[in-house]
Amino acid sequence: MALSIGQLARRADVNVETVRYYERRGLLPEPPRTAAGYRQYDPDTIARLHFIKRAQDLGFTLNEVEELLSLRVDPGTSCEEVRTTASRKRREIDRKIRDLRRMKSSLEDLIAACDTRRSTSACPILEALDT
Amino acid sequence: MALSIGQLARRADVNVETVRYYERRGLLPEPPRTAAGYRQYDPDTIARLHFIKRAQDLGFTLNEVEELLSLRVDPGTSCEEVRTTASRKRREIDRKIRDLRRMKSSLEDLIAACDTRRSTSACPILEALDT
DNA sequence: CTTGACTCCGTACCAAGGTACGGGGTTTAG
DNA sequence: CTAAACCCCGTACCTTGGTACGGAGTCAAG
Repeated sequence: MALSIGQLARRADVNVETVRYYERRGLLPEPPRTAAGYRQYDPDTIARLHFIKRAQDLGFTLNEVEELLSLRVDPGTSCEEVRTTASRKRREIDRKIRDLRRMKSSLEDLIAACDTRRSTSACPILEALDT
Repeated sequence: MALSIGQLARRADVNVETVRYYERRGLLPEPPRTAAGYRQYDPDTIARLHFIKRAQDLGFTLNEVEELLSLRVDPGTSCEEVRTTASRKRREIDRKIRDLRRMKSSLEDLIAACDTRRSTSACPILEALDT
């Protein structure tokens, strides 16, 4: 069952205008239309929108999201190209994970200090991402 | 040895105007000045700028960065308040880590598929963050 | 067969996060 | 002592990622 743009937007929790904007940006493929010109979306598009929103939350720009979404092994993209981009992104992600883990551990120290009413250094979390 | 705004900016790899902007936003404390009114920065400020840039890269807004930087156990903030904010941030970070791990694993599958010249599903990474 | 909710499209506007400009004073190397 | 390189400040401008507006067509319920 196909979705109208309004139904899609509600179910993906984004604005209708955002859907149109993503289409213009090339993040969403142009969907088929009804005779009257209304967009008809496959329900999979909900997941695509969730992915975009989540990736943004993880610090990727829309250009990067586009790059991630276009990564696949298919005729039309050289394997080398896919490998290169995917590996680069993987390293970037590794670094994000490492830094988030450090921040998390700082926050845990802070929570612990709080529980025992110990005072901590001037700005404990700052050291998390140092160097 | 104190740094001028230009030296600080160069060493933290940001624009001079960005430093002034962060000061206006309250992300950097107002530094002491020379007799002529020139800002004099403690070298620690470099780390603070690195932290800000990195946290942005991890998907935090400047408002969130400000919140993170102000987290500490000291007289002036109630322990309960610090605990609450720190815990909330920790959960948020956990979720980010989880999703990044999924994306990473998708990318690894993709790289492996590429190596063996197998074709993968239409958009393999999309499934990474699915529900 | 009309009224309200939806959709179309183009264009204008908005918020966040900077970045540039420009007229002035300062510092420092030659 | 002067030219290059900094710094001051206020204000204007820019990019990214949306959001809103508004006139026109569509569709479903009553």
